[in-house]
Amino acid sequence: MEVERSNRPSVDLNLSIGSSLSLCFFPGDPQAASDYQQQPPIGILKLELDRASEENKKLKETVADMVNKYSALRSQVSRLGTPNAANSSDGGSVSPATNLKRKRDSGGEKESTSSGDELNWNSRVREDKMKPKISKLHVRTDPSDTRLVVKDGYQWRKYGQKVTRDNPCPRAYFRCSFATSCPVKKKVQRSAQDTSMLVATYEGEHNHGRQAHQPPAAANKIPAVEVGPVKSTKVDERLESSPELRRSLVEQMAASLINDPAFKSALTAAISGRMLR
DNA sequence: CGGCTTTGACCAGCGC
DNA sequence: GCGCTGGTCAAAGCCG
Repeated sequence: MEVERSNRPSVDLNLSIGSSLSLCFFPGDPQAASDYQQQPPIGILKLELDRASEENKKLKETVADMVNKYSALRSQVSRLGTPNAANSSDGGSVSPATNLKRKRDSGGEKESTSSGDELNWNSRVREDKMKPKISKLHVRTDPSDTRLVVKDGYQWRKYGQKVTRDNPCPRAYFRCSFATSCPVKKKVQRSAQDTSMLVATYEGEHNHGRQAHQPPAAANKIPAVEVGPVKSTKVDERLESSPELRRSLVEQMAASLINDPAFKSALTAAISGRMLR
C-alpha cells in the first residue's frame, strides 16, 4: 500500500558494520563520532541512551500514526467496496468462520469453502455494517509454548477451548474480564501453516480502558535498557577501562531495541518497503 | 475463598 | 432425522 510506504518510519537500512555505532548515534556529526570512536566516556553513553530512547519514541509515534492512517484508509476502501485491498492477515480482516454463526442467525449466505479469503467481498462489507467490530492480530511465539496466550494489555477469562476442523491446533475462547459489561471476545488459535504464529481474533470493542496495573505487553513500553546503576563514578571508570564492558553495554542496548515491538514494526516496514520498491 | 482454567456436555445452524 | 461443526455453558479442580 502506497500510503504505508510513504509514511514509512525513517529506519535507515544502509547499515554497514564498518561504520559502527558512531554513525548511528551521531548522524551528520563527524566530530562527535570521531570523539566517540577515540574514547567514549560514560557521559556520551548516557547521551547515546537518551538519543536512542528519543529515536525509539519518535519511531513509536510514527508507527502509531501509520496505524491510524491505515485504519482510516481501510474504512475508506471498505466503503468503496474494493476487493483485495483489505484482504488477508495484516489485521482487521473478517474471518468467515468467526461470523458463521451470526451469518446463520441472520439468515445470511454460506460460503462454499472453509477458507476465509474466498469470502464474497460484497457480503463481507454488508456484514461489517451490522456485526461487531472484528480484528485479527498475529503474534509470533515459541512453537513449543502450548499456551494460547496473547498479551494485549487487557485481562481475559478463558471460557472454552475447541479443536476445529480446519486446524489441528485447539482454539481458545476468551471474554474480557475487566468489566462484566464489556462485550469483547477473543479467539486464539495457532496458525495451521505456521505453528509459531498465534492468531487472535477480536470481536467487538472494549467499553473501558486498559488496566493501569497491566500495561499492554511491551506495546507501549519504552525498552528498558538494563545498564545497571549509573550513579557511581566507579562504573564510569570500569566502562572506560573495559572495552568488553562497553561492548556488552552496546549489545544490551541493541538487544533491547530488537525486543521492542515498535522498533520491530518500523524495521519490518522499512525492509518490506525496500524489497517491494 | 475468589478467580481462573479445564473439559465434557449442550445448543443451534446447516447439509444430506 | 441425523451427523457435523462452531460456539457456549457450567461443574470441577487448581492456585495464590
